[in-house]
Amino acid sequence: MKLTIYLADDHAMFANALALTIEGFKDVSKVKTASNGKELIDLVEKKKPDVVITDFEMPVMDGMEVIKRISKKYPEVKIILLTMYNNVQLVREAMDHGVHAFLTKSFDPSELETAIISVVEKDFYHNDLMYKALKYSASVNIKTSTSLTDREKEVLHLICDELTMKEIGDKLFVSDKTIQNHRQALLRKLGAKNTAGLVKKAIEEGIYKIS
Amino acid sequence: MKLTIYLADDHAMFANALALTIEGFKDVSKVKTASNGKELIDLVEKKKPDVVITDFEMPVMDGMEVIKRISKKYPEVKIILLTMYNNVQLVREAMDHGVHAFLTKSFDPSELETAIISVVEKDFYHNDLMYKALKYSASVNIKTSTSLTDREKEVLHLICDELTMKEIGDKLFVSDKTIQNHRQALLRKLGAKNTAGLVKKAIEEGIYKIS
DNA sequence: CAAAATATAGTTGAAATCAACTATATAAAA
DNA sequence: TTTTATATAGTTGATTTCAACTATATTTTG
Repeated sequence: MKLTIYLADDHAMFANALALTIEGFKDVSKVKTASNGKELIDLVEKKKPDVVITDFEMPVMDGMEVIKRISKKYPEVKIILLTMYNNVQLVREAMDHGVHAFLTKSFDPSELETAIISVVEKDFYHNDLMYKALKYSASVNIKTSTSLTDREKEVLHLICDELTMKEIGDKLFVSDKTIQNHRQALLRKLGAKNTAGLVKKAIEEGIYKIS
Repeated sequence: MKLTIYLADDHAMFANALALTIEGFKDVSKVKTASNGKELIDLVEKKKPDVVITDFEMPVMDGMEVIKRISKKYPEVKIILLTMYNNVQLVREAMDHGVHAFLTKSFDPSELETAIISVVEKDFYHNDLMYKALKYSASVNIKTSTSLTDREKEVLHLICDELTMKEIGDKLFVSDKTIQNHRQALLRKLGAKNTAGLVKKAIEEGIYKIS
């Protein structure tokens, strides 16, 4: 059983290097790379692969959107999500949308091979992170997970850009009181204590990118 | 002329994948990998390579420290620094400490090959980023670049952990007024406007790591 | 349609940050 | 040994954030 695998990562070097690693796995026959979610979807539309491996933090279309679309349209295609950070809420949301495996970028190559074989044979690959996410879902209300509105994301972005509530209000042509409310909602939804927490979450969730 | 190359990156997958890519370059004969700066130094102590490629953000010993030590003890070894973010100040500091090339992780494989050949043949590889850093150095006082004290880094870390000045003071057994002063110094030295700016810079400079 | 979610705007008061200073003891560097 | 850098502590006042509310128009969803 030789597998076809497509992968997406905006860091060309990483995508390319990862492809080389995967090509070395004995059960793999073909690997194609894309630099964002949109390109990956385009590849899948042309010809279905056995497995797709996608980064979470990407421009144009992020990993979560990729999971949603592929699991809906091509439920037989296995999906492995890669991220920089091991964010439990994110894992939980990805699982709800049908991801088959979840790895942080600090994993080693053998774990990736194990994960690929596991998702193909058993339909899933459970590591510590996914186990934590399952436990988490039992204790915390799922509704509190990251479901920021477009406006909230916009405000969060401007907070990360070091603007004050007043400045953001001026920029968006609304009262600073309104922005205060959005900020409160962000603190609550993201489980942050202050601006430091908001910035960290924004980066973790891929809403804000540094430099 | 066949080259020996050592590389260091704390993400096992990336290090491994990068090694595979470099092994494919025609002028390269040998590649060894390390998972942090300390391991890389150990490798170099045993046998000098032609080129070392090191990530900036690493535990145990970061890229800047690697550059300082290698360029001092083994000036004939060429050094290529990789980072996630294109921070001009950082490039400038790395150049002052003797780095030969500087690439962000969004580069493509062919640029890496070009950079390797260039540092070996011409002792340097100049891309847009290094050019910007040179221009930057002409306009801005070098002294204002990142030279945080240990105490300031400690405070910055705790700010990123969402603690208030009062809480940090209690933790470090000093007055919150003292922490206020450290914070002011941080804002000034890092060119940040507020907490959001401090957190971003802390992540960029590798002082703070998310999750 | 009725209910829920979203975006808007406000009040009030406490807590925290921002900015610009002075000042002192100690440690490190010239 | 001066000088400089660092860590410490303080004052003062303005600005901003934090937290918990009420309220309302609009949009989305069941």
